[in-house]
Amino acid sequence: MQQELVKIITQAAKQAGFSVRGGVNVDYPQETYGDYATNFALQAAKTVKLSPKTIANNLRSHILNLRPDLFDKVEVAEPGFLNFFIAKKYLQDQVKEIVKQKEKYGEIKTNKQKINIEYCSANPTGPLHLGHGRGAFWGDTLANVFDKAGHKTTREYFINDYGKQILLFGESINARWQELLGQKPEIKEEFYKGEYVKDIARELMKKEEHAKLSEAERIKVFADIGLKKMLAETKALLEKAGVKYDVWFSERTLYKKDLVKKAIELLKKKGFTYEKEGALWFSSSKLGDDKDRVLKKANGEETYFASDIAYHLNKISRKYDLLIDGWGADHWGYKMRLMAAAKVLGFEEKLKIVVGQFVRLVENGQEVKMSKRGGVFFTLEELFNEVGPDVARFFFLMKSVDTHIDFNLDLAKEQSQKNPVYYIQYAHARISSILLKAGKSKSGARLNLLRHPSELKLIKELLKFPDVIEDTSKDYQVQRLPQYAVELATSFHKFYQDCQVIPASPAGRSKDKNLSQARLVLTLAAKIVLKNTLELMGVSAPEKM
RNA sequence: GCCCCCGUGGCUCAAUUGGACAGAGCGCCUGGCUUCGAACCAGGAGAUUCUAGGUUCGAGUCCUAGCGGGGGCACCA
Repeated sequence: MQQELVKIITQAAKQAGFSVRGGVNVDYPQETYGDYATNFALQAAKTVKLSPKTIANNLRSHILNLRPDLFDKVEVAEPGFLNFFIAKKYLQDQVKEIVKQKEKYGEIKTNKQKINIEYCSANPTGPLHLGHGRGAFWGDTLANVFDKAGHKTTREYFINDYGKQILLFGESINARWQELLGQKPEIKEEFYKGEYVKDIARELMKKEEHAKLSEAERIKVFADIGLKKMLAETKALLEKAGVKYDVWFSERTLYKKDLVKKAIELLKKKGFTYEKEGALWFSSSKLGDDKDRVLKKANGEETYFASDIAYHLNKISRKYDLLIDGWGADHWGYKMRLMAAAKVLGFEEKLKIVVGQFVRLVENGQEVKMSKRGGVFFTLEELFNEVGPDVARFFFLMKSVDTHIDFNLDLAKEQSQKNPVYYIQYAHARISSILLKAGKSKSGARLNLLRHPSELKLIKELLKFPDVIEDTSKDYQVQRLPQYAVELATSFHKFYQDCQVIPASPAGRSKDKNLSQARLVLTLAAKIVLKNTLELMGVSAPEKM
């Protein structure tokens, strides 16, 4: 609806001779002002030498000329807003349209893009924690929105299965394994120390052949086994939470195909590298980064940064129009250097990096430091065990990735029963129950009987859904979805309270029957949109609860 | 020290990207089931949007300075 209004206003502005710079803005004002509003006249007044009200009045007559059918009225308000009241007839007709489109409702016509979105991508050396959950839910939901917006989306997970930390992981397991054999190995400061490391070691005790290997070989074998196990657990957990992936991309393949070397060569050719103290450096400071970065260490190994450049070049070679990276808070400082590389290699415009903020775990008013190596942390799996995936997903999705979250576990447990997700699911279950009771509805309902304020409010809410998709696919602010879901549920609950859907007495008059039929169609439309919204968020839509 | 992010009722978060009276949930107070699901609805109390300046028709949002919290400043990933 917003988009349609934008088009109409744009056209009217052209007819009236106003230039449309920076686009037309349509928003939802307070109810008393109207259903939609535009500040176009206020904006235009900056360049045109006319008062905002004059512009608004002029625009208004052109709009009414273009679409007399669409509005009950269009008002000019101080200091120059233009407020739109949508015609009842139009609203009533839209209900039929929603029911017709069913699960396809909300799909919008956009310039179809091929999008790659990478999210979560936790190191495979430990279990997922809350921050990973936040990233995973955000990415998965955003990918759902992209699909709905008509884009071709690839969901990707980058597996850091190469480099020093893998060996460190193997050493950590090996040390625990030796402990179990009664030896007293050195537990180094930098080792991974969580219980899960001991669990892996314990499992390895079952096979005796490991004792025959040399220590170096054993560490490699253990690292591989540990890695596979952690990865399998990660996959299982994400699947349980409904987080989907199309591609699991292994860092090792970049080395196998020599892509890291090639990436470095490319940077050399562009003239943005130099050698210093035996290492190869990238002049990222010339491109906005704080300092230059090492691509190849003095010992001949490539850095993670180098392989990450190779990874992004690989994505570009797969012909995406847009690459989105969803990163954890600890990657803030890393953003500039990758953008610097993107500038040199010509994909700056295509790369969007979104860095989420920290999730702090708070217990008894004290922060609990989460660290894989320290071994103290609360895992995503534990959260699922406490509150279930639906509540967990909703809880994180509600919040903008820009805000720090103080996660209080006791409060989360206590409040999970009061979580707004149940409010929405309850609306869906209520609807399901009504539709079940009403039985099969007949076609040809007289939707022009829908006139009650609560009915019209509900319809208007339903019409916002495509706007939610449109906006979110552009600005990635997924918290809009849970917010919308709550508003929609509220509108339905209110409608339910005010408007009896199924007549109280079975022998009602035909007038009541017609109204009931119309309300049933509206109820069905509400169910469709509510379910659509829940599906985008990856939250279940129960028929009963 | 330098760079980045955040600061909104008691608590957890929104605010359509510069719009109209700052909105929800939780908690607190009051009312509503002999009719379709009360996990609901209606009403109430509770805000100097960290502080001080500035920009303009208009600021929670932009600029400057300060205060508070977090993160980053590796030849780790």
